[in-house]
Order: sequence, then C-alpha cells, then structure tokens
Amino acid sequence: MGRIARKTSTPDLGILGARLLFGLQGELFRRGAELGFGDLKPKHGAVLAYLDENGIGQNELTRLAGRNKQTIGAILDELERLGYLTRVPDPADRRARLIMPTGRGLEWMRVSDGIVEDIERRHAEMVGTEEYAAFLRTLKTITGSSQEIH
Amino acid sequence: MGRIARKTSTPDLGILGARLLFGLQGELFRRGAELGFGDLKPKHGAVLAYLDENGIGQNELTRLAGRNKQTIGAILDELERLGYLTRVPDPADRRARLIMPTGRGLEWMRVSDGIVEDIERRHAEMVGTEEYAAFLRTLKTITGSSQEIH
DNA sequence: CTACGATAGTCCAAAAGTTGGACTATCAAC
DNA sequence: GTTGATAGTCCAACTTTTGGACTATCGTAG
Repeated sequence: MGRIARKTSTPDLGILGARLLFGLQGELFRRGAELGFGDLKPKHGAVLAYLDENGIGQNELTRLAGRNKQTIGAILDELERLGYLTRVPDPADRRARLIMPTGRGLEWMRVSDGIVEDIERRHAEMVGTEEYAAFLRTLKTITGSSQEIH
Repeated sequence: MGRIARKTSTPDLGILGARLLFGLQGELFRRGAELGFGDLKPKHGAVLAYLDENGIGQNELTRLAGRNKQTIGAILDELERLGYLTRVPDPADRRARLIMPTGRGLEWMRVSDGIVEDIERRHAEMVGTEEYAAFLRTLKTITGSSQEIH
C-alpha cells in the first residue's frame, strides 16, 4: 500500500485539521451568502470570529487571530467599509480603538453562530451526542483551550 | 458574559479547527527547520502531505489539495527547484506527469511523518489512548474521511 | 513633572500568492 | 479522423501579506 493510499484511507492529523477548518469555513460562508451576507469571505473569518458586542481592542483581536497588525488592520478597514463594524476611541487609552460591531455585524454574529450550531448538531447526530461531546472536549484539550471554564 | 469571553472559554468549532491545523503546521515546520528542512514552509504542506513513493499525478494532487492548477503548479516548481521532487513523464498518459519524491523528498516524508506521530503520541498521553483514538475516529467521520478502510 | 522604553495603530512600498483566460498536446469515444 | 474532455503551462491582473519607519500615547522611575 503506497503512502497516498494510506493517506487517503487514514489521513494524518494535519489533513483532518485542514478538512475540519476549510469544510466548516466553506459551509459557513456559502450559507451566509445565501442569507444575504455574500460580501463576507473566509478571510474575514479571523476577525469576525472574535467580534464582541461589548467591543474588543484591535490589538487583542490581532493576538487572537494570530496575524500581524497590518493584516488585521486591512481586514478591519474592509469590514468597516462593508458596514459590519466601527472603530470607536477607547475611553481608557487614547492610542487605542475599540472594535464595535454595527447592527449588521450583530446580525452576522447571530447568523454565523446559528450556522455553526447547526453544523455541530449535524455532527452530533452523525456520531451520537455523547461521542460528539467527548470529541469536542478532547479537541479543546489538545488545542490547549480546555482551561478554566468558570 | 460577553461573546469574547464566551469564545475564549468555549471556542467554536471553527476556532478549534484553526488552532488544530495551524498549531500542527507550526510545530511541524518549526521542528522540521531544526532538522535541516528550513527551506520548507507551511504553504508547501498542501503538496508535501500527498507525496507518494510511487508517484502521484499532478492533477490528483491538485484535487486532493483543493487548490487550483496553477497554484499547485507553482508550489511544485518550487519544491522541484529545492530538490524535493521531480516530474517524470507518465508512461500511461503522455499529457501527464508523475510527481516523484527525490531522496530528499523521501527523507522529509519520514521526518514529517515522525513529527506528526510524535505530536499525536503527545495528545494520546494527554487525554488517554482510548479517548484519543475515539477522537480521531470522530474527526474522520465528521470530516467525511471515515470511508472504507480496507 | 520629565524622561524613558513599551505599546497602539497607521502608512507606504515591495514581495508573495492567487486567479482567470487562453493555449498546446494528448486522450478516449465514436 | 473529428470531437469534446483532460493534463498542464504561460502570462498578466489582482489581492494579500510583510517589513520598516513613523506618530501618538502610556506607564513607570526618577
């Protein structure tokens, strides 16, 4: 059995991770587009995933998204232009700006949370609720996201 | 609790997928660089992951990698220049070329398989062998890769 | 209160990566 | 042997990412 056949039947963790991410991303933005959010593309995801109703600092966003400042800055420019968010001065720090979702931004947050929930529900149906819950727990643990759920 | 706090303690599936993929990718190429493969970058991963000792068609590679022809073509050019693979004529189809790893390509395949195995071993230790095996099974199922392991 | 190094964010220009379209060669089926 | 599909390349436009320098503000230590 060649490596390719092996990889096709038992893909390594990297391939599985890529499928998980790109599969989810593809469905999210495809279904989003059908619901009137055709102006959003996967690259916006890095920012959209961390929007917060109460605002989030651009720097924190940059850290969470794992990209550099000017990349995030450019995506923010675009999302601001598209009407998903605004940058308001941070009252606590005059260098900083707070990223606030607009009404449309909030709408997208609801829509995207709903789509992701729906995808997760489908997965849970496919493998069983308990098994899916265990899967999620393990995934959180190995990605180092299991910490303190207070 | 704001969305950001929620997302930090219980990240959604997209965020987890991104962490899984980029975490693995980062460690793979960082450790690879320490072992003398510093000329390989994450973007080569899409191609490297599917190299086969017995050769693989460029088109099949393109399909598996989920990018378009010229993107894969460009990555192949680069990996060929770096000495990881060669393109040989496909004896069965004179339009086609077979991508064959060179000695160095084979070396990388061994090294990267080893690093990934090591990462997986670490995960298994962290959550338990059985739980990790179940995790992998579920991940394969929900990414649609559970089919026929003959 | 002033000086300091660190941090938030922007600007610009270069580099890198991706995409679309047209093109050649070959294939497989009729 | 014509025809429609497929393998792959080339080129030029476009988009994204990066590096470096820069301004403003912050927080701390004198």
